[in-house]
Amino acid sequence: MSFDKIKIALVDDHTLFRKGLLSLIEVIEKDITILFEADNGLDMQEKLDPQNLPDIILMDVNMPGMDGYDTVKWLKVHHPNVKVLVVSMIESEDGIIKMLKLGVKGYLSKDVEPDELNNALTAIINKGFYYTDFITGKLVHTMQTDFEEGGQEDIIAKLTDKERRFIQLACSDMTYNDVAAEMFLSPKTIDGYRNSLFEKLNVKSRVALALYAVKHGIVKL
Amino acid sequence: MSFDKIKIALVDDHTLFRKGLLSLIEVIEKDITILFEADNGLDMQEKLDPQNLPDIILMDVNMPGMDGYDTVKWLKVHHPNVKVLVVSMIESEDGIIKMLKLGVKGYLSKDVEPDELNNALTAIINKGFYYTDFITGKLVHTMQTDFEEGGQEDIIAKLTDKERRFIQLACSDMTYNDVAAEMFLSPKTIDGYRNSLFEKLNVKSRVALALYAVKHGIVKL
DNA sequence: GTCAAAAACAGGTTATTTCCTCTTGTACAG
DNA sequence: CTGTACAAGAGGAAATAACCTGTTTTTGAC
Repeated sequence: MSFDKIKIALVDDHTLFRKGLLSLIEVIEKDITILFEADNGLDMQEKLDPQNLPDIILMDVNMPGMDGYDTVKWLKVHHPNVKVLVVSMIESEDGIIKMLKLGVKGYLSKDVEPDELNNALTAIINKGFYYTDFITGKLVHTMQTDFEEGGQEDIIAKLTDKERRFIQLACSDMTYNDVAAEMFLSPKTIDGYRNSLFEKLNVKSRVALALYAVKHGIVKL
Repeated sequence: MSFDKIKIALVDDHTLFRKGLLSLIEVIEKDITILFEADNGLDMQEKLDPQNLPDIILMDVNMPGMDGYDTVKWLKVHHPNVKVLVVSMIESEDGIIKMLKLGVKGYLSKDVEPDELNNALTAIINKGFYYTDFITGKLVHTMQTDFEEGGQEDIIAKLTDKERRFIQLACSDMTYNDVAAEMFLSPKTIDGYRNSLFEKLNVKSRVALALYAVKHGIVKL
């Protein structure tokens, strides 16, 4: 398995980042070959040689043309043995879970230390995967909310009427001050609602809250 | 028609606002009777006397329990001759259109002058409806985007790849600075993208943009 | 009644968003 | 070669959103 050099490909639209990664990899590991680089999923498809497939593909999530999700899906169908290590700046719960469900072998933030990249590559070759504590935490959290408590639906069912109302109003052009007035509550209380809902629903912004609400049918479009 | 007094009911969860409206109506028009007030749609259902239905119901949109949309739907089924005049602080395109499609006879903002309320009531009794230029504008705009140009789908089809990408990224926890970095553009350019998209898609906030994007399939949940 | 938990709310700080007006560069029709 | 048009970007201001740490009030269990 470690007889030949590890064959790697990079798929990321950030040329600078890609080049940087490239030089990093060349420095930290002698027995790695970079097969090719690609701007996005489509570009990757063209450059992928079925006779000489990479062992690991380092892949971004957000890319123009064909993004990481679709690219991984395509790979699962056409080249299921190619392992994917995601390197992304997206760290939203849903985004990570989505990728993990698609079977990626690791998930790194773009700001990790080079050493961690090295560890990740080594681990994936040796163990087949590399999940940081951070990722494991996300996984555990998802498992808990999915099964232990009966899933997201249950969290939603546990929301109070006022929380539900707050979410409805937050999914509009209203400011939180407007929402507070509409609900006869102090803006500071609304502040509390937002913070506790952000935590409960595991989102980090009003936008994410709104999308979550739509996704789970709390608000109808 | 103007033989009897005009019978009116108020449905709004804001007691203060309701009472204020009440006194306004009593002052401005002598031949109006207030049949009842209600906190929300459910409350209204209880207080509605089929033997003595109101001619016009002044209704809020956002209410706990049963909101304006559902209440109007219920009225259309059970008492189709009762006219609804919406008095709301919501002024989003979609919200207004939704109500108009349900057949409400007028749509007033909560901050209009008492005179306009008077005009609206008079118009609804005499002409059957009262649509301000603002509302008419919204209607025209919807008609245009729905039919003249082949609907919203067309506006969406006209979006550039970059605009589409921007929307994708905006539907996340990223800040606009992050988005700018991800797209290799100046934050100020992102500023421009946002502003032009807000206008094109007729939304007024990032939240609304995100919901619009989901609704029209620009981003998948 | 009392204690603990949850809800409502204050004050203050920083980051982000949104809006305006005004350049610059580039492409493209005339 | 010019004018028009549009994308990219600058500068600044004001409104909102987000976060953190406490205090008071309500509520419900014991």
